[in-house]
Amino acid sequence: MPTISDVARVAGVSTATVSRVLNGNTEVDAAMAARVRTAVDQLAYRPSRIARSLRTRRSAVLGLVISDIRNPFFTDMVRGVEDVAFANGYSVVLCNSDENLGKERDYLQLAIAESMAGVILAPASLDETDVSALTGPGIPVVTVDRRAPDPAVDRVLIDNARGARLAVGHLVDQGYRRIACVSGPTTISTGAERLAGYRAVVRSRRLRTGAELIRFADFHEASGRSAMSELLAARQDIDAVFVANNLMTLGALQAVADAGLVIPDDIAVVGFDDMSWAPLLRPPLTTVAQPTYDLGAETARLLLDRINGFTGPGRELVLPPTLRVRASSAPRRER
Amino acid sequence: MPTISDVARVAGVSTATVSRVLNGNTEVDAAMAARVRTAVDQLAYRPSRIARSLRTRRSAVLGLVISDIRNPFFTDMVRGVEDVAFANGYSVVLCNSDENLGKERDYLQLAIAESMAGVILAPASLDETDVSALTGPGIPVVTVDRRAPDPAVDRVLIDNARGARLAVGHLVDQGYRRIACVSGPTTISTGAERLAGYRAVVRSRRLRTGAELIRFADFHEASGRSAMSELLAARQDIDAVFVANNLMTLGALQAVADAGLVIPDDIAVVGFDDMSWAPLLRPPLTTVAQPTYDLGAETARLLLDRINGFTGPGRELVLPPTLRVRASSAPRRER
DNA sequence: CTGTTAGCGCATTCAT
DNA sequence: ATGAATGCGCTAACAG
Repeated sequence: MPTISDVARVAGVSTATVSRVLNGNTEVDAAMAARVRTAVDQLAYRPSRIARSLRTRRSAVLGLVISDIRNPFFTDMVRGVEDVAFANGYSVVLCNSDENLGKERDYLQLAIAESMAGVILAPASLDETDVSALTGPGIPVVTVDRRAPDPAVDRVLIDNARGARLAVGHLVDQGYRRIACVSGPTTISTGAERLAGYRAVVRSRRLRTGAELIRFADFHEASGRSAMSELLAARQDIDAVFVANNLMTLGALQAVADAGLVIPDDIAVVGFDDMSWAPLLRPPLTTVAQPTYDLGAETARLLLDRINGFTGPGRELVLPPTLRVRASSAPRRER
Repeated sequence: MPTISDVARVAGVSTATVSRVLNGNTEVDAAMAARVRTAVDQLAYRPSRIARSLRTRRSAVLGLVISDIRNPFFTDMVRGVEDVAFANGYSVVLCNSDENLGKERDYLQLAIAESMAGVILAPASLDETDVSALTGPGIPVVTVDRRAPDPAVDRVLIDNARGARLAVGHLVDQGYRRIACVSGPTTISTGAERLAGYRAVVRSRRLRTGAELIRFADFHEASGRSAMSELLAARQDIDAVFVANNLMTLGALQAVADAGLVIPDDIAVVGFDDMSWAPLLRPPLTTVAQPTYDLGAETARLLLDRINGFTGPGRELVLPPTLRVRASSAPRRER
């Protein structure tokens, strides 16, 4: 592994000059610069990002803390973050918090120990996530997909309440009246906002209401399945359901199948998060699609802004969801 | 950000002693060690991983180069890698090569510049991927899921030929005889091996053969769809199809739907890679399931072995796939 | 415009 | 068993 000194020796200049050529900050005589570049090529020299980081107190690494990479919602988003990050010379370290505040805290500490340039975080909790450990040492943070307590941090969100209103409003328009909801945890902002959207439509359209129409699950498949089973067992008369995320929808569909019900004749279904396979289900699934790739890409841009010195109050970028109407919410037919 | 000197001052010892306590290599007097630990807690000191890396010439970061994080096959695998890595104090930097040898090379260079402890690579090409840039500077490499040219590198693979034989043999057992194949690129070992498995069964069971029964695609959805459309257009008489990966299967199912055919009555389908939603398709999809999480976890273990000094010839770990029989390959009925 | 020099924070000799 | 001193490779003052 050649070092900057090797390059300097071969090019017949000082290490400072090599550094200047490589970083292009100050002007260097063209002939000298050419000699340096030749030496760099000849030795196949690559600057040590470690040494550079130690010196500049800032590494070209971004931390990306999400709840679980196995949730397909996050993968497009991760890809958006990565593409923008790598295009700007940054690498991305991926961390799964498993919705666990302890793990989340450990990863934020890791960001400090690694002197990461910045961190993108999908907070595990709406009010308990604490990013002060990072903002103290001056490591910029942007939250993605979910809100955190600190209004000073930039955030990129989906308009979840609107998405939920689109979904439930659509069900009403299609003739459904007894609409249940499989909600996520309200300790996570997406869970709280989607439930709020559901409730808003229930109220404004004067639908049947009541706690027995709502079940809470943890955004995973298994709990979505049992929540749906409970709904079906408790209320034979529900005619539609809004499920607040992708994995729970998977579980809910299984519960519907377990109960021997037919979609949409016995019960209509709308899920949050579109998936590539949603059109292939029988019947094809109506969903609220989120601009996941852009969500990640925009978040990375806001973070790079901060890394590059932007200061100012916390910014909030809200991206719109879209309703994708398919046959699982076909107009209600009298039975 | 406190440094090791701050800790040393507070504890009234030298920095060398602090370092020794933190790394636990040599024996330190118990009382002194206690003083150090108290100071560490008091200052909330976290060693700089950057400085440590510069000094030891080895960072606690693993590179993970795959083709695309959006392919659900990789996400479970990534999770397996991460869990093992983090449990051993390593972080994971994720890189998408997009099956592009240029990007792959860039990321391997990044591993050098970052002095990464090791790299896990799903090679973009069976014979053109070149890891010598890493093995030169002594950075261990393990390939995952796919083979690379260098027999000296450890590798963890799925028995793809066996998986394909399970799939196609099952179709034969169910009564299908004119079995087509949507194959992946044979420049990637998984593509080549799955096609070989298909051909082995075609030969041994004396099925109809011929180039018109095989179409090549690039492991993505769009090309899988057009490949399947071509097969259906060219041969009205095929009664089953084996599709060599998950995304192409998604495309193939769309093509079948486009053609107005019914599965399995008009055509039976078996795909490679099980997905959580495969049972929810109508009809549920028969697949070859791969132990993806273990694939990643085992790969990380082999890599850590190397990082911890294991030397020896290239090892090969081959994990078994499993056939998950569902209704898309129900016994053939005469028409 | 270029070279000399110092030091980022740590682990590791070499003395003691 | 402990401390003093050194240097990993690089960038940023500063001097020239």
